[in-house]
Amino acid sequence: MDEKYSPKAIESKWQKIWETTKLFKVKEDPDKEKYYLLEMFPYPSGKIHMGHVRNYTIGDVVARYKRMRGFNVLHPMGWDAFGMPAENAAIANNSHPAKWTYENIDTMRSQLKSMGFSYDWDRELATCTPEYYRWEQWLFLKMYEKGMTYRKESFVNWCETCQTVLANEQVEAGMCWRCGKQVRQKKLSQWFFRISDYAEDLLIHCDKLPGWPEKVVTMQKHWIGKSFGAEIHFPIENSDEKITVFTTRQDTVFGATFMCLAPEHPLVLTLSKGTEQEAEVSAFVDRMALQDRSVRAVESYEKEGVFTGAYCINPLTRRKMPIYTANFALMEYGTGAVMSVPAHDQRDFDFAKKYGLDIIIVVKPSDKELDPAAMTEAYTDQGVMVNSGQFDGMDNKKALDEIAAYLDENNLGKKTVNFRLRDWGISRQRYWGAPIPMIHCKECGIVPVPEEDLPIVLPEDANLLEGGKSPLPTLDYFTKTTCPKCGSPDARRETDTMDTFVESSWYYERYCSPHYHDGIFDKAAVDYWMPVDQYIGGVEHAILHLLYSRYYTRVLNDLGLVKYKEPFTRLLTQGMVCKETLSCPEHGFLYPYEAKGSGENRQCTKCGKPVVVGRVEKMSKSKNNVIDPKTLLEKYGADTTRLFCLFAAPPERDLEWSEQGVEGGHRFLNRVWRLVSDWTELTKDAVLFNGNPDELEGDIRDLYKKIHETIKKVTSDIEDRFHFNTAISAVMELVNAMYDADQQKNTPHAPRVMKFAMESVALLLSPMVPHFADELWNILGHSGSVLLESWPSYREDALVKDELVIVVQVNGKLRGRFTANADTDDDALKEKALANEQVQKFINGKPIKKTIVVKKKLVNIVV
RNA sequence: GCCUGGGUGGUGGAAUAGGUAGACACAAGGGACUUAAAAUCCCUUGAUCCUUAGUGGUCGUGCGAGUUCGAUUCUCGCCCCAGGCACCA
Repeated sequence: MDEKYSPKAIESKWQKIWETTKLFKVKEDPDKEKYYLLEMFPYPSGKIHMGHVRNYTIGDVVARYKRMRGFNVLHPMGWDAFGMPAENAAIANNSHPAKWTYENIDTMRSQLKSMGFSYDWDRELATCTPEYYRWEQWLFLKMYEKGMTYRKESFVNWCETCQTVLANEQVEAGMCWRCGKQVRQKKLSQWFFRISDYAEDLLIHCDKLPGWPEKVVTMQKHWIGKSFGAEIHFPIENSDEKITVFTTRQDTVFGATFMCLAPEHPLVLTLSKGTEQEAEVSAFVDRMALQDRSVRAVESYEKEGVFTGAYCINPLTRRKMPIYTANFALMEYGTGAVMSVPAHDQRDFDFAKKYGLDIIIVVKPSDKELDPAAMTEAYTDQGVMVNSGQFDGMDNKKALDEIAAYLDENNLGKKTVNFRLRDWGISRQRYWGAPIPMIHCKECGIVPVPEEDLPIVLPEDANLLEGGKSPLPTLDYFTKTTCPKCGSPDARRETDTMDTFVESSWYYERYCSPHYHDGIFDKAAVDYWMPVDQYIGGVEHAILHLLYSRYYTRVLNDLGLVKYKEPFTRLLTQGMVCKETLSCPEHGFLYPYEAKGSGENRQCTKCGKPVVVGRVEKMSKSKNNVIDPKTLLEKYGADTTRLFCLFAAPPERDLEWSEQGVEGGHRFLNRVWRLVSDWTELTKDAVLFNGNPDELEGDIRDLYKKIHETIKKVTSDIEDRFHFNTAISAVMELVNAMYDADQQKNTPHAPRVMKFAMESVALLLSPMVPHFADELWNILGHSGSVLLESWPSYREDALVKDELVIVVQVNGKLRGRFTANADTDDDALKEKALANEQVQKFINGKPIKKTIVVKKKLVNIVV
């Protein structure tokens, strides 16, 4: 055995062996229990970052552990390969998104391989390949047949200069991120998935996801946003039309004194037409259309609006209510119209005060009167109904039901529920995505592409246009087609591509049979592997990706393609990888090498000013606080990098980067290496001891017991809690104990027990540091990978403590301790406790009121 | 504002069922080895008090109360930090 631990040689050696022996390849095996472990697949952005390293290390530990526990483990990896960054990079480098993407995939694949992750690489997939997205298109057609997808007009961020649609994050303070010009809201016809049909089902099942973090479940519930209320119809004066509002406060309908419509509401322009308000209203609507959504969401956003010139009638009071259009009314929620009750809603109150509108109290607290003129804020608490006709005197909570019933009986409205969740707009006016398989025919309208014509291949020879505009609409050979229904040559292909969240909503099913040609997936394979037993990824996907995936699974279920409704049985959201930021008042964020000196007195290398040590924040290129895993791999190797990620914090918490911490991890591996190196000669011919502890004595007996305790501890830490940090610290304790056993080298059983200890360490560490463990395993006289071994088990008889330390308390305060045999009875313990000198001092002759004995732990004497 | 986490030594963290607070590691200090350094190994390390230096006293898990023989752990009220949602009618 080499004196020195050299990770580079060991890691490349084992990675080669794993690859050539196809160690990680799996197939369905009905005789074995399956375990599907999935980590969120990466976007191929260039190279892997610490977030990936952490995510995939956690997953790999579980995958390897489960495999050693005898499960048939599916552990795949692939690429979420469509998306905008590829287009941006292509424009920046005058290249092509496909070239950029595939090059990145090659780089990142080799980086992941150098981390030693146990992926079945034969299942690798990239969502940008026609083999993948053809099934996405196929599914789109199935959904279209069932009416699960539809087309409607909706607003997008549009940059006139660049002639392109912008994602929300590409809009900076209302301006285009690339050209800096004003972004406006443009109405476009787009494709939608009817996710809102599943709102109720998605919500109900939120409570049937016990393996999910509560945080994620509540975020989803909140996003779905079910609220109970009523729809109420308000007839428009001098018209047959009516405005329908959604409200959760139908108890306050008697206090509704005006109406607010969202600026985008179709009635706004119709109602003001021909009135003297027309010019003002249309100016306001135009101004709102130009306003960026993020500006509108700011807390201090001033409520404003314009009178439309029209009135509607309160159906219960017959009161004439002016109709306004107001910036705080949202077209996307409810019906886009709000019945305004200034007395009992803060926004309506602010608005009424600003424009001098009437305030009528309809709910009052039981103990005092309210005066509309004197109020400084709306009264939103519960109370007693007033000014509400036959409902006066009623508790307002009761009135909620009563008024809803009344509205229903008189056809003035009805009780209803409303969801915040809106249908999923999947159209992207982008190039680098899966084409939507539809055809627009002048004669027949929208016609689906016939199944046998799939895939509609994204032309990869297209070049991106100035400003990121999609070239698809300009490519005649792509767009020109004949109508499959009427045969007209005057048909045009849909040029929108699908949202990339669609690809990530079913990739885990495709992994089950990634090369299957006869369908979206091999049903038998999916039936065997799915659902995913453990999913691991960043909390940033807590809402959209996970909700879309849950929705898509329901679609597959309704289409009879899968048997389950929920794709992920257990979910772990790992914390972020963070590091302190360094900045200079003049030069902004600094790289660590731009700060000279140490500790408190660092200076900027550019200007000499003192460096400000900022908060510990998520690693981000813009903050110059990233660590490239590549440098870690070169300096310490994959095993140390993995070990640090696991040891520094439990997985769900944020991990703070620490160079010293990495070194500590490296030191530990060296320490184990030296220990094994010291003992190999002595233990070479020894017969491993794994018997009853009673055959041993003294320190060796203690060490032997410690091994079994460690096996138990590590097993439960991984199995029950995923707390790898404490699992590692348990092994560290064992290694420390093994060093202490050095003096025992010459005792008869020492080499035999030590051999057992070393093998246990190799087995227990193997999920975390697999190359290191495999090398040790072979040094210890075995062959092949530890992954093929069974996870070690512990002997119950080795866990029995010979002697227990019993703590003695007086009035709950620790006063002494003594050792006792495990089978000492309560009375004897009591006696021994009282005999303690220190204890006697604190009892000090006072009468003993009570004595509490907790078996095997403590005696508490109450005086 | 609402929701979800979290607050423990100089630092990351541990304490899994209310029962020895601070495991394990980092950092720091001291020592050994060495011509020297690195590496390694050993010791000390929450604060504080003491004519008894101990198997010692007191305080100590964000703050204040409560339940209990006993609370980092449970209950109530508050403060602070992080993340998410947010004009949702």
